[in-house]
Amino acid sequence: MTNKSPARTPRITIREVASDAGVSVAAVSKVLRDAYGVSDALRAKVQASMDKLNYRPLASARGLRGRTYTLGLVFPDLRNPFFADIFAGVNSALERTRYQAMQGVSVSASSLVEAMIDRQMDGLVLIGPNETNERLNDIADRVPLVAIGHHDLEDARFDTVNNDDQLGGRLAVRHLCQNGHKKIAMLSLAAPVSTVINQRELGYRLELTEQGLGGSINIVRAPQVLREVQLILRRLLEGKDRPDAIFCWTDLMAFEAISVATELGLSIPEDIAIVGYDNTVFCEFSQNRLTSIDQSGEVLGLQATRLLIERIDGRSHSEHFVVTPRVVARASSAKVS
Amino acid sequence: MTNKSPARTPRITIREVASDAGVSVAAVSKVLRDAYGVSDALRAKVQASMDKLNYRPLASARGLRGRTYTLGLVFPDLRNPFFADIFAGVNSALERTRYQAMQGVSVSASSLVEAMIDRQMDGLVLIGPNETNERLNDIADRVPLVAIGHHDLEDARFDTVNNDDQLGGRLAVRHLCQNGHKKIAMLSLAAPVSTVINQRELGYRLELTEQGLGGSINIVRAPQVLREVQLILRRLLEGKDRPDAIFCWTDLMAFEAISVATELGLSIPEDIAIVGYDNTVFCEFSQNRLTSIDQSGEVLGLQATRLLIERIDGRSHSEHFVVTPRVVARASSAKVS
DNA sequence: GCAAAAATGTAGAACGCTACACGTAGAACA
DNA sequence: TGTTCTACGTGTAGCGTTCTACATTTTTGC
Repeated sequence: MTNKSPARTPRITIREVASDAGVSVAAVSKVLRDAYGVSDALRAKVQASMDKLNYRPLASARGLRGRTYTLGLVFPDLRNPFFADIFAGVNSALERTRYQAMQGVSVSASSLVEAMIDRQMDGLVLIGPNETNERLNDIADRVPLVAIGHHDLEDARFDTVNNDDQLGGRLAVRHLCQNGHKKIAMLSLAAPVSTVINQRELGYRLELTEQGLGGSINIVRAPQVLREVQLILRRLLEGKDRPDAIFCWTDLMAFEAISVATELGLSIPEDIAIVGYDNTVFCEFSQNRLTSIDQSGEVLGLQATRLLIERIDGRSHSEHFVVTPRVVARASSAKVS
Repeated sequence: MTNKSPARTPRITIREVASDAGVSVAAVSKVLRDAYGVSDALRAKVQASMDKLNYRPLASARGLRGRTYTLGLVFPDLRNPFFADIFAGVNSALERTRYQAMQGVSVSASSLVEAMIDRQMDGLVLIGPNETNERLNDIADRVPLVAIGHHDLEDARFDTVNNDDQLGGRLAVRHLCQNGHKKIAMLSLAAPVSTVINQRELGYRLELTEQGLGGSINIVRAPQVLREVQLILRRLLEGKDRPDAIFCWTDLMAFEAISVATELGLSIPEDIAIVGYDNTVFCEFSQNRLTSIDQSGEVLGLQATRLLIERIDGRSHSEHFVVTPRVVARASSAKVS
């Protein structure tokens, strides 16, 4: 059946390079890996042949013995532009290395992670993983691992890179309080309990309490589904005890909040102030003007990659990097007199 | 140096499965590939051992002889939520297959494509590639290839999946005309000339001419950079000969247009109507209410994947799939009396 | 000028699979 | 009964690298 497709141009192999350069295969391999014991003369000769023949080592073959020089990134979804920031950071960290990043997308990292391990990724970066430490440790036992957005550090055999989500929650609330808001609700995530969300909720709670507004704590949770979020927001905004501000766990939700509020004829920030999280590019648009907590996705991506490569290179103790979030104030939460 | 990280749990190999099941390695391999010549009894025995040992074939090793069951997707960027739709289509096509998709992101596909070929992807889907047919054919000679968003079919040795971008451009203009707009500008892409953009521009031109408005053809081109787009939009909207509608080559640009127009105190659609392309989720939000041309990203992704797998399975003639776009009308281009 | 050490290069055995080439046994056919 | 098929298993040679030994040459130290 499935006859091999027509005459694919065959690849140049290390053997051909070796023979062209008049050296052994081992020598070429050494040059490739800049291993010890190569004279400048030999290196030059081999380089010349590689360039001439346009040789590229085959990752599968390398993987069978050593590294594939491939890192796997696991994103929970592709719709949130925040992940583009993280990705930019990863790329800039990879710039002068021989590593390449390959992405996968999956809400439940599980099967994708296995697929990546099957494909000999040298290391994995999991972004916002909904996994227990036990499960993550299990993965970390098989491949170098860094998690971005995971706050349970107990007994972690992997690295983490986080922004201080609790502080982020606090900052959002503090900012809203400073601008005169008293009834601050939080729109949080329902379905998969994540340590990130927990921390943001905790920050929200603590700050509200410290501001003497502990009585008005009001967390509503919605799944990621557009329709559901709309419904819940509508209920929140139409209820008789309407809040005067909403802190949304991500910009995407905040945009939805703006949408629903606008639709209900409420004006922002006079009737309802809104604060998001991530400070994505869309916040800047005049139709949104969304105040947001910036967690420097680019830094997160960069640091995660740095840590991962360190791990691949042999570090065995865990490191945990934390970024301090900051408020980027825009009209959606401006002071109302 | 770089001592191998601490005691990674070693992988189960085909040999161990074979010995556990009491059969030859070749037999296990046959089961794995459901090759010809396996009795039900043997298959069952092997399956049992594989399950028991939790065996997973190593893609690198497979790749050295046969397939890796990995498809590579190349996205031009990650910020545009439209690509999430395409991805959803790819995933649904992959559902009941043994293939896995890995994504990469790169404006100039070139080096990423090489990296993917190095990594033995069984086939590639290039989304909105900025490459000549010559270059694409060169790739296609080395790996099964499908391009999404590429209109030059001449002598193409790869498959393509497109929406009819020329019709899309026509539809946008026709819709605006029907709603009473006369001076319709088009915001197009500057830097990388792409066949997609060309077609949309052509559709814009042709339709405008047919509507008897050929004299008002006005195409302004901006690069993908946010700042530049703003500048150019501002110039367009502040000029003395302001258009009464803008057709933007992608929703993202349209959102920017909404932003700039709003900032300038113009109201939409009264002062300026706006139409986008892609019909991304954000169009629906009340702060945007953006009329957009829907090109069914999900269908594009699904068909591309289907074609790619056919190619991998041996088809050697090219196929070209076309989706018909449609207008999704919203407030941003409503009729003004 | 000589031994020891350092530098440079090579052979060749893996790595975990696939797939070709066979071997064997029972069924079908004449 | 002998011959030819067909179905089912197995042995094993690679695939393109890496990397450990080891051999050879050059440099260093005195």
